Amino acid sequence: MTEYGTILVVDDNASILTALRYCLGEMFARVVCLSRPEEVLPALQREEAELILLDMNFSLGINDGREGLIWLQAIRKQHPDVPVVLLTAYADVQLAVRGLKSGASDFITKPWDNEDLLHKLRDVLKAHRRIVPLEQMEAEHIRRAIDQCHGNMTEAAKQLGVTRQTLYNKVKKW
Amino acid sequence: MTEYGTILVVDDNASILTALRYCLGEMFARVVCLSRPEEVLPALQREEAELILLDMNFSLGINDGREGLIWLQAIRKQHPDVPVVLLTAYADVQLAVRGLKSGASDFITKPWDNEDLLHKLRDVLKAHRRIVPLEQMEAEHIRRAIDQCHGNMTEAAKQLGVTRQTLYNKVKKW
DNA sequence: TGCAGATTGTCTAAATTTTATACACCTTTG
DNA sequence: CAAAGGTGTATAAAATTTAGACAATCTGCA
Repeated sequence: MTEYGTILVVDDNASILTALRYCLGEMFARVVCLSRPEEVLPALQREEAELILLDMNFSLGINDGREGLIWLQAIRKQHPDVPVVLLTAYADVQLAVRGLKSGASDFITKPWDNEDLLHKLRDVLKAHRRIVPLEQMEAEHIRRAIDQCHGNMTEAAKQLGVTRQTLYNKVKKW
Repeated sequence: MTEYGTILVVDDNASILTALRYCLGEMFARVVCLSRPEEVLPALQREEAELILLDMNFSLGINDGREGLIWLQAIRKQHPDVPVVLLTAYADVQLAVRGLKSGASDFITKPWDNEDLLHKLRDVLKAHRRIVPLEQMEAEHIRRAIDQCHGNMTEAAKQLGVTRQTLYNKVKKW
């Protein structure tokens, strides 16, 4: 049943951590629960976490989620390769938009549905796991660049930092 | 004052189109207003749009935004390089999350504040305009891959579709 | 503990790609 | 119209990638 390794769960409410530990245990071999967000970065030093589930409000009386955003950014700066899923009770559209634009992989509201939560985490991990071959990544990037230069190859090559000739070479391949 | 070229605005409410045309005129040389989403794809054939501002509800009585998501996906499939900003009165967190995960560049709620709207559109265009040099893009991708393979170079090379030697070469450069 | 299999660094030589530079020919655009 | 800029193509030299190989670790597991 445990398809994945370690997940880091951060929430200041002990009952919620208990509930999540129970639910996530189905999917992850190891569920590391933290009640204080300051512990996340140290924990990431020790643990090979595959995913972080992060609550957004920690200071009592402040529910605007700003704290969660700050921690999210700190985590992503140090560990851009670990997907972070946000989880919050005081959700609003603004916050969700800012969370996702700051690099969260999903945004889930409390109360959550266990099945739904697991399903979404699976989606995140699936999307995150795939490594795109270098050549494909390159091709997509080049297409975008040429498109953005409205087909001007000379300009696109300059922006991409390669010779025009090289750009022709690469484009000719497909 | 007009810093940008053409914006495509899609909303079935004529008064809203008028208001947006007035506001966006400051920033765009050309504001193309469409009242029916079916017109978007044809319009993109003729126009060199830099940005699309898309309402999410068109069928009277249906306000769940699903229609907007479908049009968003259709647009992004045909024109992955034109940023789309969603604009809706019936916003909820779920919808915002789905919109952004489907590739929207931002998600704005009605009623909007003109200054704020222009500011957000500027941000989107700024972020979207920059073409990352091929080498930098490659380096970031390779870092991610190696990280995701937990430092196993042999595996990372295989996933990336290059020789292990090549991977060593590229990594040595930085 | 010890071994089989996987991984790492490093090396060759051949094949391929990139670069700088150049040239004639089109398109814009003032 | 003329200048400026873009295209398509070419050459030779420089750099990179590839396949293949090797001994030296490292790792999982019986």
